[in-house]
Amino acid sequence: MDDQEAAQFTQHPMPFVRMELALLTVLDGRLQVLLGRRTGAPDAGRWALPGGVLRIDLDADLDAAAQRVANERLGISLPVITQLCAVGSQHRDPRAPWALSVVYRAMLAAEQVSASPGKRIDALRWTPVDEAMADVGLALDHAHLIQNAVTVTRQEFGALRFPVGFFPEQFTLTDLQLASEAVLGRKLDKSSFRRRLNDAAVAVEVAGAMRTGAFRPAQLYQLAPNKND
Amino acid sequence: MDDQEAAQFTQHPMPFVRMELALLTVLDGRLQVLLGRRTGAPDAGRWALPGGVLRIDLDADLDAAAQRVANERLGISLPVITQLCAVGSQHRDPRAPWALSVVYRAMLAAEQVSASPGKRIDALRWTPVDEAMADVGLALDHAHLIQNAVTVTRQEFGALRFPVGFFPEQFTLTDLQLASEAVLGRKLDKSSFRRRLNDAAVAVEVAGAMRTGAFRPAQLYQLAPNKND
DNA sequence: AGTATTATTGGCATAATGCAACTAAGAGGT
DNA sequence: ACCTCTTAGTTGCATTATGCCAATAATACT
Repeated sequence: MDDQEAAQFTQHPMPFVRMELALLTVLDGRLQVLLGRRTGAPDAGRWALPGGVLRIDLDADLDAAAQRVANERLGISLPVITQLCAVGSQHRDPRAPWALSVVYRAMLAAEQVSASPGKRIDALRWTPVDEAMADVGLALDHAHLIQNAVTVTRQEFGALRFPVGFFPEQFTLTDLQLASEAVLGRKLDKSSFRRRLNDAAVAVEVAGAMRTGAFRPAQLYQLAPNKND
Repeated sequence: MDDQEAAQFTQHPMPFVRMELALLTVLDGRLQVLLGRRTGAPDAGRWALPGGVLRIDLDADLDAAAQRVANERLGISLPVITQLCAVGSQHRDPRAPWALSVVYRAMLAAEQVSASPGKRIDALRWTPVDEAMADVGLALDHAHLIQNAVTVTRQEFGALRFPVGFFPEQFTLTDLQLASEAVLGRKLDKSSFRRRLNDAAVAVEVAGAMRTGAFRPAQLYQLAPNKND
């Protein structure tokens, strides 16, 4: 082993490493982000993305760390998580001289999050992303992180790459369109949207399964596998 | 301050944090990545992305850390760097039980890198990305990181978002097209390419400036500002 | 002047998309 | 039985973007 690098490792202090979660959903026809109110420092009492400390004794890798944090703080496990970015600097967090956060992003159905908050969070709420991004009261640089998460999510929906786990097992094409409109923040053309879905083969019919209601029944679909690569 | 969190910070060990650089260029009509041969552990003698340890006493933030590593290892400063991802897990690096790398990506002109390697690297070479991605001899998971960097770079060039600092101050539209073809790995249609450039207004004419040569002179352009947002 | 080569533009077929209307199918009222 | 309301799903057409191919323009060299 290289003595000089070995010395570097032992000599140089390492940053305080945390995981943050940008969890998005569609609620009331709008794209919303999950915020928790912090009970401890820093920024006690302020709203922030849920997060937790990286535990190298518990987490096999970064993905696992994000899952553990989701479990501990929110009591859920996320079907699909995507790493968004890492942010780190001096003075980022008063608990340490240098703090690094790895941010993960996921979409999920709003019902999956129970109202009961977990450790070190005394309240949870869904907040429309446009309000959250404009909120200067958010802890740290979380408004920027949300902005980033929203941009990526819009690109995904715009390219018809729908996150597994957000939609129920079976859904109608109108469901897909309404969710896309909520995420993108604008109306979409029905016929064009369906043509693109068809060309990209993102959804497959469930033969015979229909959603019935007050009016004409709608064909149910499920997401085609392996279309997100 | 929250006692429990304070305890967490002091009690729990933090990972070994490194910065890695995926530096890309176009050379011989191909997209190539800069690899250095390691002199120290781990994987001494193997080719890898240049990198270095995060120094919380020297680096104000992650971007600055990437710049410092570029300076120390390669003697260059990068006009534009983009964070690519973070990777981290147990057993990633034999020097520490848990290692985290934040990977940055930049494009630059091949000439900017001198042949003289810096600390802890005894050789530097540009390698075509397709060879690098297929090279099982690369250290750690660097082949995957290169794959990731190439994908993102292709998306950028495909969307006519050209990295500042890679092209010289003035260039011809043919330069742009040849570079794009090298990055994307396929031929582009001249007329269509120029129409798209024009519609997106990515380049502006330098009035009267022409590149002369053996044949018809070519109009020189420079990148329009603020088109990459 | 003629030739070779690259730069730049234009025409047209094809594909993708937006817009608007149309048909289809159920529930419920008369 | 028929009409109406509403949502589901399709079709036709204009507009736009793109790929393909060729025409024209400009220079150096013979």
